[in-house]
Amino acid sequence: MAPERQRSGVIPEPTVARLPIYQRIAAELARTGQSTVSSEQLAALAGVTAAKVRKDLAHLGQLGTRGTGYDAAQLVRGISEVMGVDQDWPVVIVGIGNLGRALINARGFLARGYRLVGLVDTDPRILGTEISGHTVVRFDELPARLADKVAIGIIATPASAAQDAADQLVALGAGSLLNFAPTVLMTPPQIRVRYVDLSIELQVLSHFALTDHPDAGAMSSVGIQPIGLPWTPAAEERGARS
Amino acid sequence: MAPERQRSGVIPEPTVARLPIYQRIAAELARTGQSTVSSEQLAALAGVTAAKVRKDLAHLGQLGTRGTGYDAAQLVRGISEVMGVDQDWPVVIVGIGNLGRALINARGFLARGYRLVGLVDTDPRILGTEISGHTVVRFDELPARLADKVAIGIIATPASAAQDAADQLVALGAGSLLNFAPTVLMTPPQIRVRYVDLSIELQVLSHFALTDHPDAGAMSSVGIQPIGLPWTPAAEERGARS
DNA sequence: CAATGTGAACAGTTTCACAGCT
DNA sequence: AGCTGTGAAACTGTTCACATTG
Repeated sequence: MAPERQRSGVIPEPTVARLPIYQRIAAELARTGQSTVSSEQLAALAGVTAAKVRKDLAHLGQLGTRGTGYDAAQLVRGISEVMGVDQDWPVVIVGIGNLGRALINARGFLARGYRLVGLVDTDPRILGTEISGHTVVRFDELPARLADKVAIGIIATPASAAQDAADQLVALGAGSLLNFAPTVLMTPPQIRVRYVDLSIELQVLSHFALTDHPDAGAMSSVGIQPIGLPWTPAAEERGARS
Repeated sequence: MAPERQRSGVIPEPTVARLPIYQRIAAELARTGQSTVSSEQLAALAGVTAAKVRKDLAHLGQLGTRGTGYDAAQLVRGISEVMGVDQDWPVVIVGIGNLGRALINARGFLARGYRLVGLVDTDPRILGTEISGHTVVRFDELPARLADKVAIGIIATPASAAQDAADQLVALGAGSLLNFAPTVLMTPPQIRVRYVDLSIELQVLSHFALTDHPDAGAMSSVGIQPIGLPWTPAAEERGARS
């Protein structure tokens, strides 16, 4: 029945978070002319173990060839497919401060399937401003400008405005929220919420620095943990690029 | 011997990532005059289960009182202590684009123990600019301006510059790195690296939206998962604050 | 014979249920 | 009676080792 791909059961969250990393690496290798990758090489470049790479990729179906490795281009396609990057995801960003702008401008963030359809703020100084082809409006002006339902809402407001933003986004049909504000959101259970709390990241780092915890080099969301990798002992020439 | 606190073994990473959330809630409750909190209430506000709250807090030692709950103020102090927020953590930010500025300005990010000591970039247009009391300089000018070793380096550069930034930060003594660039860093094994990859967050959301995965409402780094909480069915009055 | 795919052992977290204080 | 602290059970994810395949 099914065309082939997508093995069967659900893919564990840590695996889902690692797949985009493998994809990025595979894409880069393909770009530089390497057509096949081994789990070993992928592991070294992603900072994980080879066994983990194989278990992770096995969730995509029989993607590799024994004795040879994985086809880089096919890997990229396969991962795009399970991540849903091929679909169309209308995105609204609420809160056009520095963080909101960073998200709008970051290369690779609003790429491929993630289509910006609205920018919301309340600061009179930036209302009406045009950014990246979109005019910043208040929430009540947004519906008139939207052709489709919102799929993903990004909350880049101060904590005090986050819950309201979430309510409005849900009302606009957003089924998924990405919240950068340091607050826990109250949402109906069917809404997927993902939190990125920058101050927590710092605190986790300082905690592990304090306790000198050996496995502290863990990933935030991605679950990666670059273990003692080939490290060039501090580049010779010191011309800081930023 | 030991004054009391800090039970014994290491605190599991998921717990460490949740502690700041409990702290925020406890601080807010204390501020509004509530002196004690139950694990139940904390759980409801943090979007986790009460059992998890108790297990988590048990790592801080005997902090609660049976039959009563936890003392809010004491909770705040206890968590500050294990997170290392009381210590002094000199921070350098590399990459003063929108993201870097967002981090500099975000309330609650560079608070308490996290002390900004340097801003690095290479763009001639912003070199020499004064932001938040710090002049943006190139890496080679930084050592002359630093009184202390760097503890935490924040990488907010494009991916192409991230590895170089990491090398330089390590050379300046940074033992912990927070990397926002979409790259895996090669660092000596004793360096703690934490990754926040914004594009991965979006992809994880779309994947779970696609597969309609029931427990998709997971936290990025924090491991929180707000489960069907008391949800006010979309605020009545629609005045979007951003 | 190199490298994947995977069952089985292992490790780490969460949940449960209740003993133990206050 | 109420609520914490915690062993034990359940669950989830990782590592290991190797059978399997091209």
